[in-house]
Amino acid sequence: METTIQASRRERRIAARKSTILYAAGRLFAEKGYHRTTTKDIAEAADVSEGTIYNYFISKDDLLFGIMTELTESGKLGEQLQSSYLEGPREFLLTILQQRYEFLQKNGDMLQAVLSEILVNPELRRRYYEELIIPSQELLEHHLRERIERGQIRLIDPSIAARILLAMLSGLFILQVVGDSVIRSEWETIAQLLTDILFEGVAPG
Amino acid sequence: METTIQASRRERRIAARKSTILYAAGRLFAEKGYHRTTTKDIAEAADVSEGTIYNYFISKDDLLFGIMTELTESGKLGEQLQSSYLEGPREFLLTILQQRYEFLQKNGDMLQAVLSEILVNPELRRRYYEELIIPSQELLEHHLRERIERGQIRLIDPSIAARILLAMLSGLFILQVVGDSVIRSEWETIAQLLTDILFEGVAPG
Amino acid sequence: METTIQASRRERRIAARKSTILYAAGRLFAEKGYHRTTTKDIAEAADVSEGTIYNYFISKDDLLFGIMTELTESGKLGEQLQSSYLEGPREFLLTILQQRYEFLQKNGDMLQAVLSEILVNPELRRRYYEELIIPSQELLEHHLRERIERGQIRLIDPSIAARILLAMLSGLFILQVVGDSVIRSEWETIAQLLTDILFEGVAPG
Amino acid sequence: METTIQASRRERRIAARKSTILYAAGRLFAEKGYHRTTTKDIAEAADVSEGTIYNYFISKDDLLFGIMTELTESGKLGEQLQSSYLEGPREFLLTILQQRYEFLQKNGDMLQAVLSEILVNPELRRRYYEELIIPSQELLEHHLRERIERGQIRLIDPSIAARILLAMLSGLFILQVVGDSVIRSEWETIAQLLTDILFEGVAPG
DNA sequence: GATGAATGAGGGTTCATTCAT
DNA sequence: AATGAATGAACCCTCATTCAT
Repeated sequence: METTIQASRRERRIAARKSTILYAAGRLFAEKGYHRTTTKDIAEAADVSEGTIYNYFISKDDLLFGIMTELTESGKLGEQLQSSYLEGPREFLLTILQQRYEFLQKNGDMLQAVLSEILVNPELRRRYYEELIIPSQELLEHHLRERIERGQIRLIDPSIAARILLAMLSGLFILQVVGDSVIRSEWETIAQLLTDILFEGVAPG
Repeated sequence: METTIQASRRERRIAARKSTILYAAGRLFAEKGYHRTTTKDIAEAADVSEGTIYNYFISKDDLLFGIMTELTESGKLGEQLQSSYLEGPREFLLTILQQRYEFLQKNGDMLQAVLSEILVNPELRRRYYEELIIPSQELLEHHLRERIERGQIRLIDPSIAARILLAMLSGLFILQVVGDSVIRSEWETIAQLLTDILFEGVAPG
Repeated sequence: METTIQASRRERRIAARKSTILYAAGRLFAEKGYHRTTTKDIAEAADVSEGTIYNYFISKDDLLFGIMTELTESGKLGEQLQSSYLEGPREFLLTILQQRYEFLQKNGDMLQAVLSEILVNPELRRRYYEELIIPSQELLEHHLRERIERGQIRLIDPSIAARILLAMLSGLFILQVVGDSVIRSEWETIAQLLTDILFEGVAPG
Repeated sequence: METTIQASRRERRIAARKSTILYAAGRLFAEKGYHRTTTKDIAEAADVSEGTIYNYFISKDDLLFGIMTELTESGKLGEQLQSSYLEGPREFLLTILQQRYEFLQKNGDMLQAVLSEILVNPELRRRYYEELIIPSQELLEHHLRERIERGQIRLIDPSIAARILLAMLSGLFILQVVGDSVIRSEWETIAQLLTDILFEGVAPG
């Protein structure tokens, strides 16, 4: 029994270490970029030796992919959205916006780090697209279609509309990363106005 | 006079060479990213020696800033927008979307390369924000305010609305870069639907 | 008594494990060379942990010396040669050649691996020379002197002649290792011709 | 004209540098082996920076191949042997032995360095065999066949005999490298006795 | 101004060895 | 005695930058 507990303690320590390294890397990548972060930096930030990194990841690239995976898993548009047709469509949109906001609060750094490389690394980009964008796109599209059928929103192309929505969310993130401080501080207002515009339009009267 | 002509000829030759190098660098940065492009690569692509690059740019980073400047200059939302209040607001939005599309057609690769670094290089980011984002934001905001005053669109916060519009444009670019092929192929449809939604909303009936 | 038996059982187990590790190392060294073989490779091949290797050998180098010793012990020109003066000298030479051939069949790989390091590691070289070359040289020299005294071969310097013989044997090994396939396939013919030449010479008539 | 001279001076300096690096590497490889020699060592020995090595050789391995090539070029059994049928066969053998001796005096270190790796690096081994062993073997074989036809030596299989000769030469080298000091100091005596034995045999009377 | 050989700091990665369990 | 995670020095190699020509 003693042994079992010890073993599991060890196992837990090991699992934790992998995670520690990954988060240290993520933080640094976001801070100064993948290429300007050295394995030495990561080792120091994670408080392990450089060699240890390679007991958990096969290469520096592998860390990036690891971060990718982490994002993928926690970054999907919540499945709960699927069973939320009972909410009105406005509430639905506000919920999505809120979810995104919280996700970015938590994973913004990592997303920023990965996004930088995605723009420039085809393999990473492919994975990002297939594992994050496509599922999100499909989820939204499906949801919109349903809402349209139920007459909760008017007849528009759900595939295009889903893209517009996703672009909106991505764009707000980019703008914020690039330096716009209003987006974060006025998120509530933005979410309200955005919902308002999308549902009512800006046409006068 | 002879001297003057020679000098100006020389100046032109020098300017041309500088440009050649910058474009070669831009092409390569877009292709494989800033960090994966070596000065040797650039020298070969521009058909000069590595040393020569340093006669025109003080560092590799300086090339990036040079590209930034190039983008800044051609990337501003056209000044003609300022004097286009006569157009209806829908036409105005469609014009912007069209302009953006054309700009991205031409400079998308470079923007992609620079954006990757922007996400991760504070100094570059600051310049990008100040030289491109803020002016665009202000232009749009000003324009919206004017339209609102003229009663062409209903009363909304022009500062937030401008951000939403910019986010929209940025987001569509990102989505396309990341792999969505529909955005390019269906640009017309997207522009139409987007305009439609923004003006009329998606609320049924 | 119980204890004694256990101890000896234990000793045997320990000796066996030491041997397992040594052979695993030998096999790998022969396959890809000393420096390209990692302690991890050896541990896997011997089905022990890396740490365990260090319970039996003080360092990776020590494994090489261990293999050296193994070779030294099984590689000596058979002692039986010493009491074989009754055979004719031709038979004697053929016997030596046959012995060498068999030895190389069995230990060629290890010899190859060790030889590679011998050429380049002074300490190993010294041991090889003192433990293998000198004894062989002396054995042969002594044997030749005896034969000469008995009038079975003509009067030649036995020290030099022994060296020539040893060089011959070493050279055939090297040539074979380096890629000559004939040496192995035609060993019988070579042994015959070599004996023939050494005893009768190649002068015509 | 000035320019031409300068250019050629530079070219000469460059060619010399490549050679300097190669010889420094060769010396060190022979001294402590390929794997124990670092590129830093080589740089220091050649009095250049580490980076400079890579302006002339694509990798550390490439240095080894460069040494190989050097040996190949200077290591071939002299072509003059081909037109030396007028000499008696004994003189011919002595000439070969003398040539080998001189070659090893000059290139022994490099040969030793390369040989160590050859034993353990298949690609290097293949090249060594094809570029050095086979040509030597064929040259000797051809020569022996000619001598046999002219009745200068008796009827023996020239292919096998050539191998025996080559083994002899290789073996003497190995023995010397491994620590036998007599071979070098008594080379004359050895050459004489070897010739004597090969032509007259050791059979008594 | 143009060249490209030379530089050397610094990069990612490996691996023999140690030691807590 | 056995384990294997942790270590960190050392490795080979790259590349932005310099400078003599």
